[in-house]
Amino acid sequence: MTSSPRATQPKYQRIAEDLKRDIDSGRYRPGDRLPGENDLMVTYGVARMTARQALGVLQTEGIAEARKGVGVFVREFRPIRRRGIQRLSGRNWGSGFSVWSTDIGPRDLTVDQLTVAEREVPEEIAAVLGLKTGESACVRSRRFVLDGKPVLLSESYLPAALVTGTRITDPDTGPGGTYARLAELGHKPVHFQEHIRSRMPAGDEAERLALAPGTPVFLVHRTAFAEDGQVVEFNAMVLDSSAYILEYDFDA
Amino acid sequence: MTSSPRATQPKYQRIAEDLKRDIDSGRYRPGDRLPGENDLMVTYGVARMTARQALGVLQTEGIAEARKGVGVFVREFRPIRRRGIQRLSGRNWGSGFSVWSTDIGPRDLTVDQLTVAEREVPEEIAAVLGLKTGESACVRSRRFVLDGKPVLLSESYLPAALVTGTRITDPDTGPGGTYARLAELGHKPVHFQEHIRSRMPAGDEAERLALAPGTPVFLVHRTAFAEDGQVVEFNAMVLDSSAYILEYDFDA
DNA sequence: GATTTCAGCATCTCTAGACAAGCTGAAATC
DNA sequence: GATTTCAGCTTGTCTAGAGATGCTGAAATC
Repeated sequence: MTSSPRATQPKYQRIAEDLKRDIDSGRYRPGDRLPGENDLMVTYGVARMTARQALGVLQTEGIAEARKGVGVFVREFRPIRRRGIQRLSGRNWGSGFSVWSTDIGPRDLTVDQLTVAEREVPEEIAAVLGLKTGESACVRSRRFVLDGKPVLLSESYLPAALVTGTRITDPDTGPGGTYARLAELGHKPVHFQEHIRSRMPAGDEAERLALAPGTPVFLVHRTAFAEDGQVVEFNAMVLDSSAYILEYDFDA
Repeated sequence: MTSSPRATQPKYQRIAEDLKRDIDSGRYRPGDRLPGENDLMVTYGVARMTARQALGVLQTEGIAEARKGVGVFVREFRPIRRRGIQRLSGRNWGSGFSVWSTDIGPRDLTVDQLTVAEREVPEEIAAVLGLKTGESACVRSRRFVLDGKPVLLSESYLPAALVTGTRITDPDTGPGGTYARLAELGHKPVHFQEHIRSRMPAGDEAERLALAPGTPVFLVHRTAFAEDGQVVEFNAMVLDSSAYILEYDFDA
């Protein structure tokens, strides 16, 4: 009873992997025709539906495309395959997430609230928030853990005047998350966001993400404005590049 | 022989649409259990594989998720369904694209080079590019057309000193596009990018995108830096919100 | 009461067929 | 030579089964 990783791998999966390997290796190049259903039936000795299922995997992942009556072809411009997240949909920052990837199916994302405190913030961040000297902001630090691996550290700054007495910084903010809470208070934020390719700086954050300093990461700086132009949040994030989050939605 | 839009719609598609409608209408809410294979077999009088195929559609689109041995459930946090592009992969900006969406399969994206000229640019853009007064930039205007509908206008500014005598601004820039050409010249750009939700301003651009002024659009401002900090490109884009491009890859 | 066992139900994989529908290129026709 | 027809290929849809595998909760056991 060895716990071999693929004790009984489904046939269709093995066939799909063979095809993918042949594509990666250059045996089949973009535009080339792949073995069709009939070919796979003969080569692997499987039924039509099993061969179809294998080819379906490649189509779902955007690697191949079938032309009815003609054959199955390697896509000319196919997505760069990532080990990371393909799609993340969360209207509910703070109370749990679900992550989905074409490559490997659903995944678990949890959010740990590390700290939350009200304090004076560095000058440059105060400037972004439009705070005068002496005014303080609510700083919330959170860590996002994907399938057991920490992938994102987030530090969120909200003007204290905006959040005192509200539940905005509760660990579980409820449906809609921070932005929904802000909306309840009359602020419907629009955000500006910068994605910056960088390398992991040494220090605390590297440890909490379990990343060696120098590892490629993304820095994401998000500034959220209310309709009247007031800055209601500044958020600095460090994100493991290999788990780059491609889509997030803050809309309610 | 009426050309009814769904003369003979496949059964699995009809079932999938029924389920989606019931989810949209709130009959099944996030976390709820959907009718399983056996239920659909009875309700619709179809074979197991057909029922599976219907449920597979919802899973591929990230709307539902199956738990083996338990059932099929509406995902707690499911992607906001868009009419537009789910994924765009192009390592080949300028020489043709192919676009793929989970919702509706492959789509055609073409890129028209509208104009390209060397000229002095507005002061604020010259500032971004680090140009002194009198220096000029190469301005390339392109339009991206998705399935016949214009969805994106792009205006790209490159320091003239960088591009004169190169093929960077050829309509067909070849494999890898602009960024690959820049890399050949010793610049490996890193880009900052802002996504700004806005509304279509009146004028030329509204016409070329065939969008009524006031329509929700995204403004994307991208600034590309070489490793030495030099700005090698500034790109201003106006993007039809309904065709929001979620992923683009400039990496080689 | 706490633990273990297990029947029942669900999805997952797979088979061996069948017919429909779209495409291609060669043969037949004009 | 130009056009049309059509056989033969392809993928698309669908059936009616089967066993494997994973989960759950209730019953049996400790």
